[in-house]
Amino acid sequence: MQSSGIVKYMTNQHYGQFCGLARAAEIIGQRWTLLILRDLSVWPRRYSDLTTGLPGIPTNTLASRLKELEDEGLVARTLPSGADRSVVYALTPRGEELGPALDALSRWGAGGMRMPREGEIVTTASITAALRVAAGERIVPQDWNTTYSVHVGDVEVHVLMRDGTITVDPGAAENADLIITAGPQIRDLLAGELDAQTAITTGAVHLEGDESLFGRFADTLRVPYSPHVHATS
Amino acid sequence: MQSSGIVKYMTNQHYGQFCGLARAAEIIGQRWTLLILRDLSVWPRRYSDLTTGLPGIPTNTLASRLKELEDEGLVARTLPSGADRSVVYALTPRGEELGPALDALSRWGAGGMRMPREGEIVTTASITAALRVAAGERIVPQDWNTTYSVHVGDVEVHVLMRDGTITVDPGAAENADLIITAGPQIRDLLAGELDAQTAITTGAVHLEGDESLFGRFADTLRVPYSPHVHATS
DNA sequence: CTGGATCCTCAACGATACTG
DNA sequence: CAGTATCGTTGAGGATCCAG
Repeated sequence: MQSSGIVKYMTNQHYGQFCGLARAAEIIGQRWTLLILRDLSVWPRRYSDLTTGLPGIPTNTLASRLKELEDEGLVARTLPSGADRSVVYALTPRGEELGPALDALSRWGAGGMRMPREGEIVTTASITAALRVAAGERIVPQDWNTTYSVHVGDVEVHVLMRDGTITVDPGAAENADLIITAGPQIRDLLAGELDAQTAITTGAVHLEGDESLFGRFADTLRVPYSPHVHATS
Repeated sequence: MQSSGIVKYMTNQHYGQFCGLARAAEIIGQRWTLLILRDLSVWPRRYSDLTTGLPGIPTNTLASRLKELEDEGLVARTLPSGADRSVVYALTPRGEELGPALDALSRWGAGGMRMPREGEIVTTASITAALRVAAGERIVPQDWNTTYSVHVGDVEVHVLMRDGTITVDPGAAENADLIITAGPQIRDLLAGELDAQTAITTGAVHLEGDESLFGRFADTLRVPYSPHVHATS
């Protein structure tokens, strides 16, 4: 069958199976692709934002991946327009549809993750994505009107509870009701392996502001980690 | 080897981020790993089963992946025992927990898949996995007691509706009520883009047995493909 | 400064042969 | 059957360079 070069595919490798998972693997199995998609899922980014948000990615690899993702229809390139002439990359609807799969992978990966390995860092996109997964589609009481500022390392994101919904976005909050400063142990809190009281008393988190608001933060932002075992018999 | 000696890399490459998705990507981003896990999720397999079920995989790659997956705790190796001295690989509970993520990726990949590319084949594991995803956790009426035999190419799987649940397994069925023979268009049927009547009249499927049972097959085995668009504003 | 392209090196992957 | 061994190929990593 490999009679040398009838079809020479450009960069992607194929598995030769007519299978949804195989097709997905051909795209997201490329090195760095999942993390690029995660960064773009948080908010649209420029090329240089991606290089700084993905420390260690070679510039040629990033360029290749963006081109491939554009060809696959997952990412759209917004050409320079008007005053700001920066190229902006954003997910297309087809790219957004990967959301549930990325969330499921995040949950699974977080389930096997306790302490950071040496040299591992937290990025704005990673903590934003993690908190969004933890918030899920959860509904909260309508009268909760709270702004949290969350600091992990030198990264800052904010969590808003408004009109019954939760939103998580990168960057500083205006007039936070409670500032939460934590280290990697925030993962244990989200995983439900560390309760709010213990987190405070052990110093895993440091609070500044209305500390009574921490309980609902810890109770609401939870990774819904359900083992989901296939019944085989 | 690495005389620079800052960090030791065994085989896996790391992204250097304390992030669930990054951890997941380090494992399932390896070439062939997702398909190996899919095959094992269908049922435990021997080494040679995997080589035949994954046409094109280099034997050394398969050996490496199995070793890595064993080290990561996703796959367990059952050593030769008693009469049958074959090594059997199976998913561990931790490996099974990847199920929802694999399903989500399958759905997404299937959503962008219409016709097979040249040379793409259907394997027993791929069609079994696809039908299981299509069945989901769906409940059917208790009084449905039906056995389907599904043929796609030279692959045969069977679908049982019993006691309100649906099970899909590889291989031949005993006393099938309906034998369904189809080509790749079965994907359109599962995706809901081809209704039962049209599938029959256009010859996309060929039925043998109680044809009245085909309607419930087409209605029940559906890929629950929900776009799930993130509200960004 | 942004947004890449180019060049080189080496580890990972792929194909085939071979072995306990 | 269940893998190693060997060797060629390819893609990723890293540094630098270049055009707008």
